[in-house]
Amino acid sequence: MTTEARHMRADAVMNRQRILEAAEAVFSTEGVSVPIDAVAERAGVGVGTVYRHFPTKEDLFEAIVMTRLEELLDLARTKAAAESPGTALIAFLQQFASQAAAKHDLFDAMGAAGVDFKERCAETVHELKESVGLLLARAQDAAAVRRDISAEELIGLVMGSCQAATNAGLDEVARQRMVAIVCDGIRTSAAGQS
Amino acid sequence: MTTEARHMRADAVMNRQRILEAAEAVFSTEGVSVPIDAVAERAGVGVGTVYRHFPTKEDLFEAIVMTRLEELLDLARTKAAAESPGTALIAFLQQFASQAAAKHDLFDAMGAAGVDFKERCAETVHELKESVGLLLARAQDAAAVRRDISAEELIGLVMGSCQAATNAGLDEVARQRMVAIVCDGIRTSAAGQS
DNA sequence: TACTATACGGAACGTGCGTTCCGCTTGTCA
DNA sequence: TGACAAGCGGAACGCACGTTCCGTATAGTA
Repeated sequence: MTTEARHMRADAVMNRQRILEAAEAVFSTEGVSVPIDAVAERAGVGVGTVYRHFPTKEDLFEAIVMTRLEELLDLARTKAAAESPGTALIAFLQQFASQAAAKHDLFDAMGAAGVDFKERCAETVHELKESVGLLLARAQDAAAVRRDISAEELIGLVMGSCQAATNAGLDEVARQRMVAIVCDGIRTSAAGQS
Repeated sequence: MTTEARHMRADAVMNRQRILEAAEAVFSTEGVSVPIDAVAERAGVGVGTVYRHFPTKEDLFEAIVMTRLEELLDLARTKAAAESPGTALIAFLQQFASQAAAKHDLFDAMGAAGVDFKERCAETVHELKESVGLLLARAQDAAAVRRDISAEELIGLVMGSCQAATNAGLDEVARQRMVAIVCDGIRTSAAGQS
């Protein structure tokens, strides 16, 4: 019902695809703040055409973010199925951080909206939280990770570290180190500042 | 040369003060994005008056951020002088986080500008980094903190955690826990990802 | 090939916000 | 107290950007 269109003209289908690709590229590097004109130009169409396919800038943005969220959801589920509790969570967080660092729109989406996403995203975000929650719970049950943290907090923490690294203009290695620090921090340890 | 004005009319001095107070309040809660009109209204003056005292929105913003930075600098130096290496850094980071959580403008300033602040701030930021670097080095020499992290990265990490907590709408307790996790993460430990 | 619903391009509009301008007010000083 | 420079308020300007509108182009169909 989204990509499949019963009576859609061939050029319209193609343009829609081009717009999605252009938006993906532009939002990745520039974030949400980029003007729609930039997307239209990159797609090689007029603004009117963009708005024909996506009535609102936010609709277009949501479409892009949805694919990101679904990728992350897949990733979380794959890790949960394939790896041991201790490493699954860490591995997921590291890949999550890589994704987030490469796609500025993810920052904007998760940062700006915070808890309450727009309706269409809300469900997927919820599923993502649940999947990460599962990874987390298993790691906690294996006594690999401290118990006083929630999936939501953990996601926020990794996003935050990532954003910090990006803002500071640090390179890939430094960014991974920051995430590693967070991962160390959530391990069960003798830490005691309640 | 800033606050002291040789030939400044009494009402002008008062208005300048009111503008600074209004800006402090408004930027704290709303961040940089708040319109100048809001500052003017809160100060009980017209926009023209704001621009008379601060030729640019950024000038006003810088004035506010400068006071924040100086407070932090004081804090860092106080901690360095008064506490043992191990606790000084942690104590500073926690208070730093509290400050940042309460003052949205700090996020905007450190987040948006990243490494390169505007000229007038640059020097103070540099001093702050140096002071934090000193706290950090002493903690590292005391073998309390891992060596593979810089002051700049550490500041970014705490800011990021903080921002994550704020975005997620978490309360004070949760925020402190996130910062505590980062503090645990920077401790010397058996952690071993490269 | 001719016809029409569908889709396109991009000029134009509305809004929000930073900044400027200028006529009026007021503190200051003789 | 009168004159004038310093200061004030807020309407108006310019610009950027989201969104709309409409005349034109074209894919699909008979």
